[in-house]
Amino acid sequence: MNIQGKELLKGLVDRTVDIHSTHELSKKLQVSKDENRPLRIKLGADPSSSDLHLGHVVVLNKLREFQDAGHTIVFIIGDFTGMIGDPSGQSKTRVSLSKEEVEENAKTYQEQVFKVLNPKQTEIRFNSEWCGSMSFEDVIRLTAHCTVAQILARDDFSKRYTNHQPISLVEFIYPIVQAYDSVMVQADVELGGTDQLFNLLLGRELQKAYGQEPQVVMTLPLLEGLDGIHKMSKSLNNYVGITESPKEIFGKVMSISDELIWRYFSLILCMREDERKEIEQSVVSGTRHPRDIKDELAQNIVAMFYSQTDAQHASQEFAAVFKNKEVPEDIPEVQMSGDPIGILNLLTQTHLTTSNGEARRLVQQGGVSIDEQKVTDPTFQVKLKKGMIIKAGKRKFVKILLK
RNA sequence: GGUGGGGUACCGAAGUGGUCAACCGGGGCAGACUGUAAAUCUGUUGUCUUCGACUUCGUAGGUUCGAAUCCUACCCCCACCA
Repeated sequence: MNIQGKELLKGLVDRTVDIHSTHELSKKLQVSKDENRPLRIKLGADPSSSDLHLGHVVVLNKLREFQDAGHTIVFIIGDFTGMIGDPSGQSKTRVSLSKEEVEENAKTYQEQVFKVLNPKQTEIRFNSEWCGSMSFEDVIRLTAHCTVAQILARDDFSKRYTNHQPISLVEFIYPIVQAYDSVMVQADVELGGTDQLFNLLLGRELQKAYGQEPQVVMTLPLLEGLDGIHKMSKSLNNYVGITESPKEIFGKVMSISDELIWRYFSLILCMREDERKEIEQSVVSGTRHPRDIKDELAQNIVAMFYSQTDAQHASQEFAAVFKNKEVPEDIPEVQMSGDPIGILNLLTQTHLTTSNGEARRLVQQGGVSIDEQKVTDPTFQVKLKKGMIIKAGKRKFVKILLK
């Protein structure tokens, strides 16, 4: 392999956790070059939710690198499997989605992945295309390729089994279906998070069974969410959605813990390690402030999905509201009649709180102010004025308009 | 088919006749502090017309002055052995 090829391989391998195997990847790249045929890089997505978040971006970034090297991404939307509902992920059975919901999610998915991927080098496929028409006999033949022992080899399965925890049969079959997708699209490489390792490897087995050259499997780290502990996911509500507003994205990124900053630099912004180490060093030595680094990180992330201008704007707004404690620019306006109203009812009617009980607590704890004047008496009667600004907590505001 | 375990507030988990609107942990919210919506500390976390009232502990009934706690029926979940 020439120098250029080695450089490419090195770049592609960067940030990955597992590769099966680097040797095979190198070979495939070479063949691809020799035959002038782009590799088919597969990524599967379960359309159980409609929002992609930064956790997905980690993998999308890597796919983009493959595209930049001239290869084709096969993005599989698991619309068929999504309807069944993958109950994996420990404890809870996921709710199955209706056909309409899946279609709706699938649609927004496509728009979102193209915020990172190049549409021209992307092939979008739905697995209902081949799964939907399978007969029961086909399914039985497919499952015959796998043994229970193979499936039980998966770490979380064996753990749950020995702990007498339930494992649904669907969970057994799910990876098989995913693996079958690889066969159907003749994937050369498949990417996924580290939690997907088993499923991806099963794709190799199945491809061999169907007489195909096995795909190369690459896993990428799971990005920790805003809590800094669990992987980013919508169900844990620790995610940053890529369709969220610049303000929202910026704020959420600013709330990650200091230790986590570096993971984001590396996995989301794909910053080179030496460059990152340099910044890290500047923080350790005290020449740069963690807050400013985080501001830079947040701006860069916003700019990935919006523009540089939006990013700067979000940063300024954030500083104004949280550093200088100013009122944000655009706040919700609520129409009210001019009658005097108790503070508790006012908070609830303007949806700043969901119940008077909650409003009462908020007032008693000193979290409420009207035009910068703190209100601590729950029986306080408010004479409404046009343009009055009610603040509940640190970041909930409402402007009053009179009818 | 049999045996055993279990269903409690957003989640996890105590409570086995009155002092239970229900210990505790997580999460959420707020306050203080700060460098931020980090970290830390403190408070708070069913509803309402809040020194009081009302609804809540799988569902429906019953016993009792009084039940999340006892009884009856039913529904649901799980593991194990067949």
